[in-house]
Amino acid sequence: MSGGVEWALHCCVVLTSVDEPAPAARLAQLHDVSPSYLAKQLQALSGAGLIRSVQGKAGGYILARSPGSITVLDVVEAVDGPSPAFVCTEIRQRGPLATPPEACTAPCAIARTMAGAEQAWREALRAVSIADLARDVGSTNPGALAGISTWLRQAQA
Amino acid sequence: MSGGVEWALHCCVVLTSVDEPAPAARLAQLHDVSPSYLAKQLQALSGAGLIRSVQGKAGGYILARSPGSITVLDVVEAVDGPSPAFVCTEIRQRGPLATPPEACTAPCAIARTMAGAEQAWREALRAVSIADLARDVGSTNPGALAGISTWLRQAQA
DNA sequence: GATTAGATACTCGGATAACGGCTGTCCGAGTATAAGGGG
DNA sequence: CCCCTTATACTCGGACAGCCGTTATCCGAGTATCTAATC
Repeated sequence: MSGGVEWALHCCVVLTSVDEPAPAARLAQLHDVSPSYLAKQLQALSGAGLIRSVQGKAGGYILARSPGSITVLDVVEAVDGPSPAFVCTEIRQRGPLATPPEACTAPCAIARTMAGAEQAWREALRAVSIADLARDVGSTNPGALAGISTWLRQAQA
Repeated sequence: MSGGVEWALHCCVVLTSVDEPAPAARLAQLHDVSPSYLAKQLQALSGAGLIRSVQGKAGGYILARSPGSITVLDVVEAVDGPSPAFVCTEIRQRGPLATPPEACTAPCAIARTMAGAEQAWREALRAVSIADLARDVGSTNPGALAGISTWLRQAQA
């Protein structure tokens, strides 16, 4: 899995508590990560329609939808790509004892098992929204999001 | 995910129906895949204790345990490695507004969500055994495993 | 015919290159802002 | 005092290298089998 997923999720949580656009460079120095690379992830999120980019001098990124309607799965798929990790090569149709194509209407047992597991993984990620994450952060570390919100609108040191 | 997982699973299903050791080269040409690379995957399975290697002229690989006691998760972890796909970098402890370490006793909400999803994925794979896969293949394509078994002990064309 | 020594051929095992994708970086296009001059 | 033009500085967006993991491959160590000679 791409490591940028973690950055993207944290940025989405931060964007939950700000109303003004937050620049990518500011988010980068907040998390102490590479600004250019974080920009790439934010571009992916913007392309997926999860966040909206505002250009100009006071521009930046804001959430495109309600935090409760953005799931963790949305972010993961936007950054890592929607294609599943396991892809069946249909090797049962290859080799000297290949099974005839007319007997391969349904996916094989291995492909079904893998697909089911990924489906369970996907459902678990779909069940959690960005709002849930923000609520949890606010409960374990009260005032953190508010402090970040005020820090974001301050001029850099 | 590593593509060799599919090969390893198919090989395990094939090994279910043979009592004599099956050489890696024979399994490779049965599935029409690279012999050398398949050997690597089988080595991983052997190192994990799932299959047992028999050396010598009539050597090869056989299942080390009962097919019902080998889960798909065992094979996936043996080939792909046991380390989870998502690793928390603890970026909440970095940057100008880093949360103090004494407040980071428990994993953050993001890490917990990801861990929960991977746990669900893992449980789904643990619920299916190699015996289940073989039974399914035998029902959808009767006689296939028996044919493979006889073909494996024949001399190569 | 049984036994034993040897040669053989086949097996796995680990060490070694080539490719693709993730990681990291850069500069150009575009725009809201701010300043400044004029009415 | 208000408005318009201009310059500015800041933003995103896509195009460009570097590194690590997966893919693919090879040859050497080791052993059960087969052969053949001997008793």
